[in-house]
Amino acid sequence: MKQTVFSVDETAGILKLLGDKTRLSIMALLDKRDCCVCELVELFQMSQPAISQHLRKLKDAGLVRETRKAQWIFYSVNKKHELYAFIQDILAHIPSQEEKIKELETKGTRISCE
Amino acid sequence: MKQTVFSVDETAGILKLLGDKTRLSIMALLDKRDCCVCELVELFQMSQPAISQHLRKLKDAGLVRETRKAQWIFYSVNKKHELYAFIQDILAHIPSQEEKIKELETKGTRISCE
DNA sequence: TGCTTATATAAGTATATTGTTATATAATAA
DNA sequence: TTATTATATAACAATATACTTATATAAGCA
Repeated sequence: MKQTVFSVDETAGILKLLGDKTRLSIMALLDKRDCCVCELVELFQMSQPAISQHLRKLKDAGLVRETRKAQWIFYSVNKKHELYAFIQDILAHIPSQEEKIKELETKGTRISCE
Repeated sequence: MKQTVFSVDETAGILKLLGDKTRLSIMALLDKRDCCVCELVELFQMSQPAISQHLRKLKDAGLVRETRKAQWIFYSVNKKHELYAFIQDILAHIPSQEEKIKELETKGTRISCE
């Protein structure tokens, strides 16, 4: 594992962002599979604005990117982010989001957008 | 590196604690060298209550321990903490606090407590 | 003992965070 | 075009956070 060193401020900023269980779970999930907003709304049982606002913070920090596909906007982890390897190290310590992905497979994709 | 997995809640809690630049720096410093409160007050140029309150949060989470030595209370990283290895991984990504330790050596220990 | 030093804690304040509801925007479908 | 769906954003409210100042506690010292 490469141990690149970053500033305390930058690191604290990333940790603060990931120090919210919703955002931490979203990052872990997106790291496995791109998702659209409505999938996250369904999976996390939160309101659409609440999810959008969490995504906004992650996007503002450059941790995720968005891609519109027809009426949906898909979010993905930005693997080009300077701190991507660091974030990977952190995500390696929490349960993989396989269950949530299975939930998506079972219910069908874009579950709440039909 | 062992990649033990913890709950999202527990992990998010630790990240939130470390997601403050003062606490993150304190942890990095204590990881190298035990310090008393007045040393931290001097090094971080913050008020004594502000430092004490940060230490309280770290202590409540079990991340640090305190030991009284005469009139001073020394704080140290709790190496027995369940998430100690995880915290080490995080601290490995920020600059070591060698400079601050040098500052202590230069000025003498317990610099503001004389 | 009374004074000083080191630290903790309580109370108050300003700001940040995270949700809510209401509304705006953009794409698709009828 | 109008209606519907997916998403973003604005405005607001409740709560949390991180300081401040004032005070309490505990140890050492004269």
